Parts: sequence; structure tokens; C-alpha cells
Amino acid sequence: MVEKNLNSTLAFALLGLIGDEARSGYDLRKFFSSTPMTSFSDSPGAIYPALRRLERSGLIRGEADSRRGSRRRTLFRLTARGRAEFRRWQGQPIVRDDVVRRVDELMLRFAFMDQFAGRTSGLKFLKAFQNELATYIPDLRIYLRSNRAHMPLSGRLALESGILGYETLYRWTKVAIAAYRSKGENR
Amino acid sequence: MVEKNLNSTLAFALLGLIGDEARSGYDLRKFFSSTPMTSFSDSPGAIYPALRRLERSGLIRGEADSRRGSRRRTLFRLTARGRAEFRRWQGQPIVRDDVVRRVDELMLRFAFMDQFAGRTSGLKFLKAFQNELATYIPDLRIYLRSNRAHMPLSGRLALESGILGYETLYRWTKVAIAAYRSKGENR
DNA sequence: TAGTCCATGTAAGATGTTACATGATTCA
DNA sequence: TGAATCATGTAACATCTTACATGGACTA
Repeated sequence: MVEKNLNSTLAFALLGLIGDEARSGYDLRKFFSSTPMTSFSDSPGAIYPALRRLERSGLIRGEADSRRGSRRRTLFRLTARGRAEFRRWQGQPIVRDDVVRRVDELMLRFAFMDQFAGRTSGLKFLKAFQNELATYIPDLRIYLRSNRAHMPLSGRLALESGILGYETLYRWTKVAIAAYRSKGENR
Repeated sequence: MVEKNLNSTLAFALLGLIGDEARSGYDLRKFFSSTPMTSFSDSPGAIYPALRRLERSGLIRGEADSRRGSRRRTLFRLTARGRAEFRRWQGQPIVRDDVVRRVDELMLRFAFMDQFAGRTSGLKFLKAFQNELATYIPDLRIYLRSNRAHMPLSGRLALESGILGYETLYRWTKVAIAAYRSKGENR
């Protein structure tokens, strides 16, 4: 059995990146601070303990880097269990609560689709995502319609911004599904 | 001096809602679970301790509700210091890091603009927000352009989704600024 | 050789999650 | 009177933030 629940989004971001190629804690920090994956913290107090936990759970394994001179550094690689656990997380069903409170996590799951799962999984994910958006957006619209009269302007605008964001996501799923389909054809 | 840092977004969400009208912990939980402000947790283990901390800091004050029969419940109201602290938080400058990692918090700040600050503050906020978006979006586009070749399709699509989201926000600031302007004229 | 970057870590503190618990009140 | 809902709480646990610390290696 897999030891614990392994909640944290950061942990999965680390697993995904390590799955792409072997990386050290420092590499991961640099990645978070220098690419658009900046939404994750590059603080050592978050990353090094997280790597420890992943190693203790047997999802990654670290070994001293022997290349070059060189400075002491530990390169981490995914274990078979780590890869399986990542896939399990990626393949979970998409529920309303994911769309409402964890869009970032959904995007992270999708971002590593090609490396860990196949084109079919990617398509399945996008369709499920689109489906949840299609049931959530009307609920937001209904709430707006029945409350807009007694909402302050700023509150109403903030809500509208949220709705626009979800509608943009919805349109994105259509584009993404089309991209996956044409990718498949080109093979 | 204000005792502590008072980081948590949840704490400010509570302050904002209590500022609108006196509410109990249960009211707040219901609000989070039944409106689009669902991004906040409605769990008692988060809300009741947070209310305690706010009361201990002197930002809210609770008193037993005497209306009706009735069940014991504590109604919280903002204190003058609570209102001032909320305004301080709302009025902080908007920096790149807010746009990159704390859009939700920015939206929360804006959502309560009308109740806590004036139309001028709202406009100022929107312009600063727009400005930060205008400098961030090109950076994302540059990153995409120079990395798209060696990115997997899913990763590239995830990044594009992020960019689309920020572009939607940018267009929203224009709409919101226009709405504020016409609101001012109508007065 | 002095400063900067590489590379990893720890400690204190705050916050949030999950799960459990408790009683009172309303309603069927 | 039994079930559902109101209303508040606590305990254990994990995680993250902030700040500090260390030492080796490169470079000017």
C-alpha cells in the first residue's frame, strides 16, 4: 500500500518534473523561479522537506551527482512506484470541487499528460474537464442573474471575472481537444 | 501597532463578509458553501479558529445573538481597527508576484472595494492591476515562443491556457474600468 | 582573496485539512 | 420521539512561510 495520502500539489509538481529528467533540489527551485511554473514556491523550506518525504515514501530516489568537479548535489529520479503514483493522481475522476477550488491542480495534472499517459488519457481528461465546466458555468450565471441587482459593482465585477475565466477555460478545452485530435491524425 | 502579519486570505474574506453585515461562524460557513465564494473552505476547523484569532487581534468582536428563541450563536462585527486593517490590505500596491501567484487574493481585495473604499480606490486598483498584467503577459508570450518547439503538446497547451486566462483578465480590467467610469458619471 | 553563486539544510511559527464530538432545536 | 439541522468546537497531522545558517566552488 502507498503509505500516506500525499496531498500537496507541490509534491506532484516535483514528481512531474523529476519524471521528465533527473533533477536536484536546486534545479527544481530554479525551475520554479525562472519559468511560468512560478505559481509554486521556490523556497528551500518547502522543497527540500518535500523531497525528503517523497524519498521516504519510495516515490523518488536520490543519488550523489558525480559529473564534473564538483559541488555536492543530489540528483533525484522517479521510481516505478513514483511513476505509478503520479499516473494514479493524473487519472482520478474530475469532480465539481476540482473545477471550483483546484483548477491549478487540474492544469498541473494535464501539463504532464504526454509524458506519463497517452493521447487517449489526454483526450479523456479534456472531455471530462469540459463536461464539468459545462455544468458549472450555468450555475454561476444563474447566481449572477438572481443576485446582480443587490450586489455592489465591485463584487459583481469580481464574479463576472470569475465567470469569464471559466468560459475562457471552456473555449480552451475545445481548442485543446482539436489539437489532440489533429496530433493523432498526423502520426 | 497591529499585532501580527495576518497573512491568510481566509481571514480577509471573513473580515470582508463581516464588514458587510454582522455574521456568525455558521453564517460564514454557509456563505462559503452556497455561493461562488466557494473557493474558501467551509470547514469548521478553519473558520472557528480564524475567528478566534481575529477577535484576539481586536479586528472583530463577537456578541451573543439574542434574537428569537434561540440557539446559541455568536454574531461578529468589525471593529474600527478591523475596518482599518482591511483597508490597509486592500490598498497595498500591486506587484508582479501578486499577479503571478495570488490572483485570487487580488480579486478578493477588489470584490469588497465598494464597501470599504471609494470609487477612486477602485479605479486606482484596476489601473494598477491592468498595468501589471500588461507587463506580465508579454513575458509569458516570449517564454512560449522560445520554448514551444521542445515542449510536449500537453505542457504547451497548459501554458497557453494560463496566457489566455491572463489575457481574459486584461480585457476584464478594461470593462471594469469603463463600468466604474460610467458609474461615476451617473451619480 | 573577497564576493557571489551553488546547493542544501533547519527551526519556529502559522494555517489548513480531516475527522470526531457535542448539545440544542426544529420538524415530521 | 426520532431524525435532521443548527451551531460550535477540538485534536492530530501535514504543509508551507520566513528567516537563518553553512560551506564549497568559481571569478574578478
